[in-house]
Amino acid sequence: MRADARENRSLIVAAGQRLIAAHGADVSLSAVAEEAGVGIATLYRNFRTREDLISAVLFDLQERMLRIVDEYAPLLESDPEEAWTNFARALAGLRPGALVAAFATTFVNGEQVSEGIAAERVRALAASEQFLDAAKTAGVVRADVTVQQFHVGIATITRPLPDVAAPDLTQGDEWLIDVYLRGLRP
Amino acid sequence: MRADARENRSLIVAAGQRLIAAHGADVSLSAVAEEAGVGIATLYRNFRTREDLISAVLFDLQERMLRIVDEYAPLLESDPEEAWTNFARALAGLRPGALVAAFATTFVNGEQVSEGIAAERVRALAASEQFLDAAKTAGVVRADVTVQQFHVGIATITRPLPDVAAPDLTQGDEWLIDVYLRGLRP
Amino acid sequence: MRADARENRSLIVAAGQRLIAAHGADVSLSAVAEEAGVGIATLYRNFRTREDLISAVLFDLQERMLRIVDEYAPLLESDPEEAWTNFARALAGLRPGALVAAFATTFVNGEQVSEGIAAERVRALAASEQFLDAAKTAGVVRADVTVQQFHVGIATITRPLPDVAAPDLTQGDEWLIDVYLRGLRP
Amino acid sequence: MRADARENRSLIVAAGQRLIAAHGADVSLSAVAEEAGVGIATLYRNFRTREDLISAVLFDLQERMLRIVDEYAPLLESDPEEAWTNFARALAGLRPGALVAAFATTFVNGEQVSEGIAAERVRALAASEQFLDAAKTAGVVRADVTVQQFHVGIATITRPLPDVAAPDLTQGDEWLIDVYLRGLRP
DNA sequence: GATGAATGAGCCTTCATTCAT
DNA sequence: GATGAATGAAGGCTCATTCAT
Repeated sequence: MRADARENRSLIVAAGQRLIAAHGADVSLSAVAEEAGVGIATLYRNFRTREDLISAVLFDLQERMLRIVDEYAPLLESDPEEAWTNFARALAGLRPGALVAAFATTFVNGEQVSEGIAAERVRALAASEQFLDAAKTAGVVRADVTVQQFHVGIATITRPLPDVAAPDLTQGDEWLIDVYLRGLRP
Repeated sequence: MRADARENRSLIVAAGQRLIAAHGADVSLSAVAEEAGVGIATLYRNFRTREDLISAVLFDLQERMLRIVDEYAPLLESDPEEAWTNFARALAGLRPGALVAAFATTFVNGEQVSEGIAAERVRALAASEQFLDAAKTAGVVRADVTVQQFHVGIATITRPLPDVAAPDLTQGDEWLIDVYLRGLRP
Repeated sequence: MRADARENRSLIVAAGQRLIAAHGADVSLSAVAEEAGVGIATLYRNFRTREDLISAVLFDLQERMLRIVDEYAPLLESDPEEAWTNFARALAGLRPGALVAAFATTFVNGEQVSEGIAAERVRALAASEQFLDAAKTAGVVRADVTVQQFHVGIATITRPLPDVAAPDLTQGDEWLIDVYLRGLRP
Repeated sequence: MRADARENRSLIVAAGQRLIAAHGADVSLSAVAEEAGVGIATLYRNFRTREDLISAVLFDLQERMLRIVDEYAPLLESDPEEAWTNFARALAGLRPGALVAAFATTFVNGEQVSEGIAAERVRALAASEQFLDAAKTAGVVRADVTVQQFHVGIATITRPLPDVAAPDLTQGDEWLIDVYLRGLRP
């Protein structure tokens, strides 16, 4: 039953990712459980608190960031500009905005973030830095941009507006991302 | 008594604006009433539904946008670039992000938006357009940018992260606004 | 509407008294609300926490104790033994056991008890003392019994066993009370 | 494997005894399992229902009562008063109160108690009776006291107050027991 | 047999909304 | 008109009980 439990845990994290991305940090946990296809108590067994769940989802996001890093790193040598652009777009494609906001909401009081999360965060930022540096060297990003700024910017512009009524609000975010990347140029 | 009622209505709208801007779209209405210094029933007498309140707040925001238009319009002739930049920054200074999100959240099901709101919206967009056009003519904004895109962009980058702890997330938004404006250039 | 609110508050306290006496400190608050004939939220409006309710119930109990004191005090002069016995039986008749236990359960961590409660408690104990002293003088209670001991004893022997199945457990408590009073004699 | 099972069963009963005595009738069964050092499912395998467990714990208590009877019976001839007092105090020392309350709580609806329990109960009462009779003969207990009354009294005064804070409530129960025994005298 | 995971039911608590004064 | 009280519905969380390994 170890296998089943693992499976369920993953399902819950995935469901959490989807719903948090769609509806923000204060999704009803029962909704997450239902989306995951498990009972509410199973969710609570796996994540004793709401914070635990958010952390797990964030952890997962950071791992996917690292996988993107690995995917585009080989391109850095041959075509740094292309590598940078693809990397940034892929990052934005993860739509980290909702999640980062959720995370910020949850850990309001400056409480210590779990070791694992913090370490992973450092790794993700460090890994991103090689792309940023290459982009600066290639002259497609201003020298004074920091990794933190870059990431916060990505998060900000990928934060989803909840299912919108006004149709002209739901433009593709690609437009905004490209504006953002262009704005980062020297 | 008419005067009192007017007064109360204004107080409530102002309180709503403050709280939504500060804490996001899902403020408790009792909190708004308390912030306004009136009873909850008074709030409901003035705004039968939550939607009504949000709409009123949005309407008020749009009026303030128009006032900004009026303020910087005179500069358009003499120094279009300066006019454009100041206008855009002032717009961003209204931090419309939170409110737009609240609005979007509230009118999820494609419900018809009130006539008044819609009309005001059209006026605000039209008024903005003269700045955008001037900016395009002056060569500081790409030709293919629409007013809608511009406004949605402003809203997106001024949406506040809910009560944040992580210090590196709370950088000044000015940075992002400048990146945005730069990104809009040809 | 002030009157209605008062009324409701009383109803809730009375219901709490009955249910706590019958089922112990961990009655479901919804059950109390239902017994009182009000909605659950009304209960919460009147008593923000479970502790608040328990305190109110206890406070009420102590007031009834004081009324018993007033009732039998006149007899102290003429017939101290009779006064003492009647007083003790009346006290036991309030069945304070369940409530005292509930109170103890609730304020487990040595948390400060509300001023009002504490003061009332002191008054109730002090008022009882005149009976105890008279009884000692009349030679029907041993000299070394303290008011606290006496009250804890009363509470202990009037703690109800929850609705019992075994019929021989539900003897009248009068027997036990009389044994208790006899045991207190020199 | 039979031995293991036996062992587990005993561990669970012992754990139940401890926890019920300490925290009252409504211990969580998982807590009992943990205290016993077994999985929750093992507890349920051994005791299909909560009632079964309570019954087993009660049965065990009754056996210990019988052992106390055996221990002090020899003294009955030589010194009946001493035998009675020691017996009664030892009985109280088992703190049957919590368990009896638990038992009463559990079998609320007049459900039939298991044969074994009932039979054991009869034996325990009968065995006690010789002490009671001797005490009556020796003139240290009133003639009209029944075994049932005596036992219920013991249970009542040994019922623990749930985790108490108020220091003046946690006096030694010895005081109350002595009062009780004195009250039983003619 | 033993174990830990899964589940739903139930109570706690808050909030939007309505009602009576 | 203004006010605060009343209400039910909804989500949070725990626990007894069952199930799959």
